[in-house]
Amino acid sequence: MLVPVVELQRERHRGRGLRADAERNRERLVKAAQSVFAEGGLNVALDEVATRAGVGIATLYRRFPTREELVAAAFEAKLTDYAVAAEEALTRRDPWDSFVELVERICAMQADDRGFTDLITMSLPPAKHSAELRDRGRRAAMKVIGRAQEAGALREDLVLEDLALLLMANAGVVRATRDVAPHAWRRWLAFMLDGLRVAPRGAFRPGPMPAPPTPAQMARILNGNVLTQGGAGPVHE
Amino acid sequence: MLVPVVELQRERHRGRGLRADAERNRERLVKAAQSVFAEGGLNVALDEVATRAGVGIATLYRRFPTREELVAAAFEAKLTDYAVAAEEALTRRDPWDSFVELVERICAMQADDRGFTDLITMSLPPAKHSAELRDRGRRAAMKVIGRAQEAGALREDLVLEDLALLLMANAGVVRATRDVAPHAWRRWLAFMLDGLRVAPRGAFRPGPMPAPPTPAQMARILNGNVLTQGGAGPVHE
DNA sequence: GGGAATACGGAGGCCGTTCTCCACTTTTAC
DNA sequence: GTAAAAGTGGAGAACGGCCTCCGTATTCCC
Repeated sequence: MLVPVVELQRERHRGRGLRADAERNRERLVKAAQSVFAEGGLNVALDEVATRAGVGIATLYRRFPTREELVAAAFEAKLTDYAVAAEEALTRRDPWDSFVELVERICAMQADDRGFTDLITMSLPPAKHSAELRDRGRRAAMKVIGRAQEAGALREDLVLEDLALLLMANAGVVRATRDVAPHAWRRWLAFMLDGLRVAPRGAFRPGPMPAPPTPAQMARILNGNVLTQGGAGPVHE
Repeated sequence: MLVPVVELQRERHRGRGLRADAERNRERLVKAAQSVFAEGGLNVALDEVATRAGVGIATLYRRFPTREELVAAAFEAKLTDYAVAAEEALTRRDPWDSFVELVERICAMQADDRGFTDLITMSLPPAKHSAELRDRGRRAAMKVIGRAQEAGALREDLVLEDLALLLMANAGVVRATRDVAPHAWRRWLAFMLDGLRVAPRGAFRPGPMPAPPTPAQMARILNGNVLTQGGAGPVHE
């Protein structure tokens, strides 16, 4: 039985089965996308990405049929950084400092990457590594939170979803202030962290503490904020 | 000397010099814009506004040559609400409650009006009333802050610009969560307020307190975030 | 080197939005 | 009632971004 050439050519380069020139172009596209998204957010015209990569627009679409796939590829590296940041934070001695470092590093990542800022409120198509990376980051973040709470430094009622809320808030600050006052978010975050630190307070606030979104709600939030005009947007539909 | 008819017709209705039908259409447009912006944010297609007002698109452009002018007209009422909210907050007995009420009311306004959420990070063309209204709100808000600080309830280092930062943060939370968890912002705000309340803290935070944006910076921030894609856009740049 | 498979790029169609032009209608003042 | 002024709406031009088609070029394997 005749084996088609296509079979023989499988798994050629990097296990992706791409021709050498195709693989080269793919890498260029990802690099271009990283810088373009960082500068202009997730809703930039894809033309720009192709141009900066030095390839035709068709090549971009051939390799990444949807914007989501390109975004996913472009941010795989950042996603790793995220997981690493969470794990590194864990190595700090002081549990509260550990928490602060985690939060500050992610916020800083938002501050110098418009695309990453946008990404915070969106979910990506489940790529091979990305789900695993997210989980790594999630697990480490939960450990950081738990440790800070056990040490009596972080308020007991804080849950992982609150971290997402915090990042959405930071996204709002960063989006508005980045160009003019690129460190404004640090001040805001300082206030915020003071609110998360344990201390004799809370008795002062009237009314009961509102509940955090459930994990299911969070999932729907993320899925609902799909890539469009941005939304930002002010990403809007 | 012949006096042109146009002279005689000046100051006809409401001091705007519009023909009766034109004035009627103007009002319809403003009403339509209010609801359309509230539902879809500041970047909706203007077609939709004209359609909902029951007028042609040309009429919209004739009356409001730029999107900004329409936005300004549509939000004059909300701007009043804002000033009133600040003044009403002042009537509370407890200075801290007064501050909390102010902040919560503005955040709530953001939460149920996408357009208002977008507006927070933008400046409007200086319309007749709006500058005056903004000032009214500003003055009242400063009084609320000052009173709460004198009472020893609000942290001394908080300035008016921090309130803007807070609203930008809330915009971020609200934009992401509105559809799915419309009260998530309240939880976030509770944390935030705990950070603004005076208590034995701050000593715990490493490093100096970052400075707030200067008023001049704030002005540039607002002017820089012009109406575009969003803004969304996630509206951007 | 040669043929098959794979990849390339840009021209061009599509679509939604912005904004203008102009022939027609309504209002106004007298 | 009438003429001038003011206002109207919708067709369509212009624009920008999205995405595909297809003739040409490159790579791969033998």
